[in-house]
Amino acid sequence: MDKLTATSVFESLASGVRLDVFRLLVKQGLDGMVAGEIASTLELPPTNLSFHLKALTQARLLRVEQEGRYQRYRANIPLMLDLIAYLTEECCAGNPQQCMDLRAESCCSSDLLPPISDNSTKL
Amino acid sequence: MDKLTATSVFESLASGVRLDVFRLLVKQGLDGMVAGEIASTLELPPTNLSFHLKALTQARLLRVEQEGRYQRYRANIPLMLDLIAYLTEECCAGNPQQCMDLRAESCCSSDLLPPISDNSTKL
DNA sequence: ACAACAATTCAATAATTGTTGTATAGTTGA
DNA sequence: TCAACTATACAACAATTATTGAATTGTTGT
Repeated sequence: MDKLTATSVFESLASGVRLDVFRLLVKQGLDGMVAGEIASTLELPPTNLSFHLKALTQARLLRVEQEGRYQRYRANIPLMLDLIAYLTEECCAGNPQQCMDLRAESCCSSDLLPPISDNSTKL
Repeated sequence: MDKLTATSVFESLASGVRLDVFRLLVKQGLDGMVAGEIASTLELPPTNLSFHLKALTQARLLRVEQEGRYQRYRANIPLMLDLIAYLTEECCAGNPQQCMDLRAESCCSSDLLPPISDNSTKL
């Protein structure tokens, strides 16, 4: 994960519309959705959705596949996982106890992140 | 985690300068850094850094504390963890096998995320 | 080939964001 | 109190981003 990739992804998610689109597609998983379904679900003008789909796709957060006259979009979940890893790299000054204390303050991450191994500097 | 909070955080991290600042402070953990240290480490004009520190602080990604004539900044790691949870909510259409397959594609997340429990819909 | 449909591109406009230098507010130590 | 220092606020300008309607490209089914 290089910096340019990371900022592109964050830029993509910095818009309420694009965040809605991405989260909707994360929920759909491998099924994905075609553009028209997304537009009607989120009640967006097709033109505007297209603008945001393009931004998300250029940032590689979405993958697109043609299906006849439809375009099916899917969330690029592995990229999202890489981004999370990039964000937490070398955290907490190499002090695992800090990581544990900080995780305890988070309202909902306890079931999402793994136990901290003693030799790890990661969250 | 509401949508406005999430987009503010992503907006904050959408700039290369702010991403550098935040990752630097994640590394420092609870120690944090004062503004001048950050500016000299990243070789930024103080004025410009101040602009970005303000944006990060308003998004609550940074906490600031006065120390005499210095301002000490620290990363708000619990907020970051909440954001990660928000992003992966209800993912993969409730199908844990999809989650596992997708995790296998990520280059570096295997040591960062927990085993998937059978009844979980989360990554 | 043709009419209907799905989606995107284009052009115009509105609104927001980033960077820099200068000026200002607050703190420290002699 | 005064000079030095830390950091931010302000103003001006450059650059980018978001939204909309109209036009365009490509696909389907008859």
